[in-house]
Amino acid sequence: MEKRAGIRDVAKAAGVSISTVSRVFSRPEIVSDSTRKRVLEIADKYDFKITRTGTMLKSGQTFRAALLMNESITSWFNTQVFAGIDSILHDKGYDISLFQHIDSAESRERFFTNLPVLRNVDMVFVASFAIEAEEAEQLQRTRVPIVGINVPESSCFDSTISIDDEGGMERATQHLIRLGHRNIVYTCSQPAPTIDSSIDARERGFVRACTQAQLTIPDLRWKVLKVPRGQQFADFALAAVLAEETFPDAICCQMDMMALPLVLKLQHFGHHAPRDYSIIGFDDSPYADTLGLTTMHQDPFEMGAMAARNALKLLNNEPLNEPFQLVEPSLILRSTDERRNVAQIAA
Amino acid sequence: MEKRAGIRDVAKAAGVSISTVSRVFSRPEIVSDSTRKRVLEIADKYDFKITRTGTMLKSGQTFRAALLMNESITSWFNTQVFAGIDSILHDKGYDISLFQHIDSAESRERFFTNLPVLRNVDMVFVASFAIEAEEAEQLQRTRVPIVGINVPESSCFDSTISIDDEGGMERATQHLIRLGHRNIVYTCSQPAPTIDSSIDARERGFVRACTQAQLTIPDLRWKVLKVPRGQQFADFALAAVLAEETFPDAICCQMDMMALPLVLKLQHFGHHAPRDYSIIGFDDSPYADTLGLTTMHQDPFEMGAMAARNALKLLNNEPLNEPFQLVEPSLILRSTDERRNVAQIAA
DNA sequence: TTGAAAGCGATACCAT
DNA sequence: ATGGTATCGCTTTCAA
Repeated sequence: MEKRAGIRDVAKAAGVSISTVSRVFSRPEIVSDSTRKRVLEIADKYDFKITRTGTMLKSGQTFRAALLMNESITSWFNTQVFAGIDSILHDKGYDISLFQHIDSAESRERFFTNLPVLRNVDMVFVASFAIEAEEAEQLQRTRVPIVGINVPESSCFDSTISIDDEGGMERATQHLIRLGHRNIVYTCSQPAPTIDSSIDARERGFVRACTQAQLTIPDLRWKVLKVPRGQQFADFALAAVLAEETFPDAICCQMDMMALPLVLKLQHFGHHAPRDYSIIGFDDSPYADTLGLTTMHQDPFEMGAMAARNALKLLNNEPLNEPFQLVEPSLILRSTDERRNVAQIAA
Repeated sequence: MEKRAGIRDVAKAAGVSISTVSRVFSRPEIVSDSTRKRVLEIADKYDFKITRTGTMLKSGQTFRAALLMNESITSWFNTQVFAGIDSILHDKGYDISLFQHIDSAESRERFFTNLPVLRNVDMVFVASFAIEAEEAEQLQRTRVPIVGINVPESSCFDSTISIDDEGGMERATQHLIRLGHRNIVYTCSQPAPTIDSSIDARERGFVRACTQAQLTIPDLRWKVLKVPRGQQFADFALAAVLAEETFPDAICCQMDMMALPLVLKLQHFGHHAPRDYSIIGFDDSPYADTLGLTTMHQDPFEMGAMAARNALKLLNNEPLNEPFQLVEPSLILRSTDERRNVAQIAA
């Protein structure tokens, strides 16, 4: 009773060959009812189940998928992406091999030179960070499908699912302008050493909307407030906004996690949204709803699921309808934005 | 160039045996410098790396850990536990095989009868849900270390790391009572079909503190408000609180995710904390800090890490200092609680 | 319907 | 220091 029973122990006990035991589990329909029943009984008695290891070996597949991410899985976006991928892959027998914090120069270097995923995974997902040409080349040496989620264009992906960060933030900004705001501030954190593509794209969207609008609205004032990354980025943003000579009549936020603390903390300084200013976020992350934050909605869970479905198709050499997809975030109007009347604008 | 190079291709190309190639990767120090260098060069040229599959087969280990959880990984607690376990196991070469939503009767049944983890993982983690005797027995058939995180006592675990939910909530409640509150309401959601041990334990803690205090404070009034589970449990709690004949002077919350929306939404109904009532949460989850919520702090990331360290030791047959650990949550005083003066209490 | 045997990738023992 | 070989658990032809 010491050692766990193996396939041959079961075969012997059931008086059949290991081939038959194998078949009982992999293709039960081609085994006679009586044999199958007997084998299953014995197997159960011995706590025997087919191991995936043998199958992996034989098939050459690992039933593992690598997920590379900037920062930690604990962020809202990353968790959702993970859960979305898992929602598709789990039932197909795949595990997700997680590689977090591919963000510092060292961790990147280490990852891409060691390339621990080489010959160890069946597919690679890259979430939310840009990849450099040389790294892309390294990654392609894995010779498995590589699917990007919220990544900038790059030749190394077989498929990408991205939201239109730039267009989305442009529309968010246009919304504020259309509401009559004329002194808009964009708060964002500095990008990570490894370029987080979303951060840059969103800023570009804001700038584009503003420069464009300025052609017809000359008195439009706008400004980008960039604060250091890290735990306290929201507090830094708060300080930066309060330090402005005239308090803005609208704040456009890189993400909800910045917008939500801002809304709450600005109250303590007498600035109430939407009474005193409008504010819009990006993501529609937890509590945005509770707080009534107007924001651009995106669904990273679904994006992860889409990525996984594409990877699976690529694995089977099936054609992809749309290998490179750009998803549009949608404006969710809630209660932190309000139209300015002419008097206020003039004031 | 079609097929990927295997270990024997590399061996042949380098003019050595496969044993040598294997040694170059597993114990490079016992291979001569010149051979090692040559093999590595060839390996790199062929994009060859040692596969974990072969190693698994040989060693009998799977380098996979199962993580069973109630509900979804996207909840704060579950994500933190996952990240904590991964922080220890990742570098040791383990992947986490996630089994979410072991909560409905059917999904439980399916999981425990199929027992997909049998012979497929090296260790099992159970996060935050109670297990029945029969299920425990099933689980033990895996014959691998089973470590529980926030689980009620049960014979089936080789180790458990739990927070003292009951004691923690008792102290939270005592805090409110000591502050002078005399009309306390406890808001919580109904437990899942699969018993979420924390929910029950916390309620017990509240009830115990109240019944105990009532011995010396006869005019203490308290009540448990139980609302349906699901997405809108916070809204249900809000409605339940507002439906009380006299608005409570203190609210004790099962978790921050209930307390935070409550604090925010009660404002719209003219009830401000701590001016009109005190409120205390449990967890110290995201935004508790931002909102200044007084709460009981726990650290599920660290608990996951502890669980993983214990599992690793068990795997190596090392003794555990403290196999069954009870962690105390700590009271974090912020700004949603306030002492009532005698006048107020009398009113 | 079932069995025998080869082979997948890596390791470790035993030789050399 | 290196090579040959058995072995791990399973799948899959090919035969019976």
